[in-house]
Amino acid sequence: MPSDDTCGELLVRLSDMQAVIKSFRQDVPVTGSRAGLMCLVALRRCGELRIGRLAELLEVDQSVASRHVADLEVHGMVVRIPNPSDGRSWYVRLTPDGDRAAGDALAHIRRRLAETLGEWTDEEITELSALLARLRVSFDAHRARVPHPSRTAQTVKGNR
Amino acid sequence: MPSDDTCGELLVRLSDMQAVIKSFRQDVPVTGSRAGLMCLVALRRCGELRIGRLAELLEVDQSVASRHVADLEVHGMVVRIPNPSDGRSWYVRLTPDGDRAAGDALAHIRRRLAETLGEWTDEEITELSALLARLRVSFDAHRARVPHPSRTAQTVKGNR
DNA sequence: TATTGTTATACTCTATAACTATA
DNA sequence: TATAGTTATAGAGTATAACAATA
Repeated sequence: MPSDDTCGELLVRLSDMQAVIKSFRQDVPVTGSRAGLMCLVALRRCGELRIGRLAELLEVDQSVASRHVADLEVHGMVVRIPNPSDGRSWYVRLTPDGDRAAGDALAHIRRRLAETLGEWTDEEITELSALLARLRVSFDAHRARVPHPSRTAQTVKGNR
Repeated sequence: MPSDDTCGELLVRLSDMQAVIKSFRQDVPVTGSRAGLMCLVALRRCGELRIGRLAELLEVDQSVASRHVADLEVHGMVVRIPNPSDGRSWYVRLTPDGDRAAGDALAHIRRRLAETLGEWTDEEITELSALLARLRVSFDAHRARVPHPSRTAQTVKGNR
């Protein structure tokens, strides 16, 4: 297990990233809602997704994802495809309009990121990406072992 | 300037971090408001701060920071110290209670982070921290050159 | 009974704009 | 005139709980 000091230092850096990411997000010109745009970006990255899975990826409640998807559907950004093997669930898929909106937003951030990283080499950026990817893997693995309280409230019912 | 592909990959990883950080944040047990706690954490890290500087660090509007500080003051977590060299501004400082609340929250996240990073060496974590610190520096430097639109609307007045 | 998704409601966080007071 | 901060208001985003439909 790594030392407290080492983890404390990373914690400081992650809290910095919170502000950095927030700034990048708010820099994106948006037509609909920002939260909806985040859904589109997730769909572009992962392909068609169920509502529940989309909510997991975005770390929001299912009801929130449901609302955003409903809104995006009204605006022609996504379509719902019935799941042939489970009548309760749907697959959400980008329309060409939705794909374009997500692509534009990503291109915009990527451009600003490239400007920000003007002094970096590709190798350095790739190394940072690799470490962040590994952090994500460790995070998922740890949560699979010790699930987040808010997500397990239902499962714990059997305890009484 | 780094390549589009390299930056695109980092963008994906940063969007993952958004979810990871959100999960860590929401895992913290909170007595007051979460946003208030973020103010306390910033104050613990930076020492006493003016409202405006606090707002910058948190990437929120000054009015937002003002509200949170007012709330924290009511709950005895911070005190305002008049700025002897400028009657318009105040310094915000943690009380012992506020310091304890911030310390507890940080310790809680640090503990979970240490669990998450159980397989990492201290060297690997330190390397990630260093790259993130450098990203933060590049971000600040770039913004100093090309300020964020929402923060410059006032300054641009002279253009007409 | 458990799970997937929806809806209604209320709460948190936020930005905007108008304001006060100091510089 | 410009800046630091406050307040009122409205909007975005969210979780919670109750619900319907399917497994």
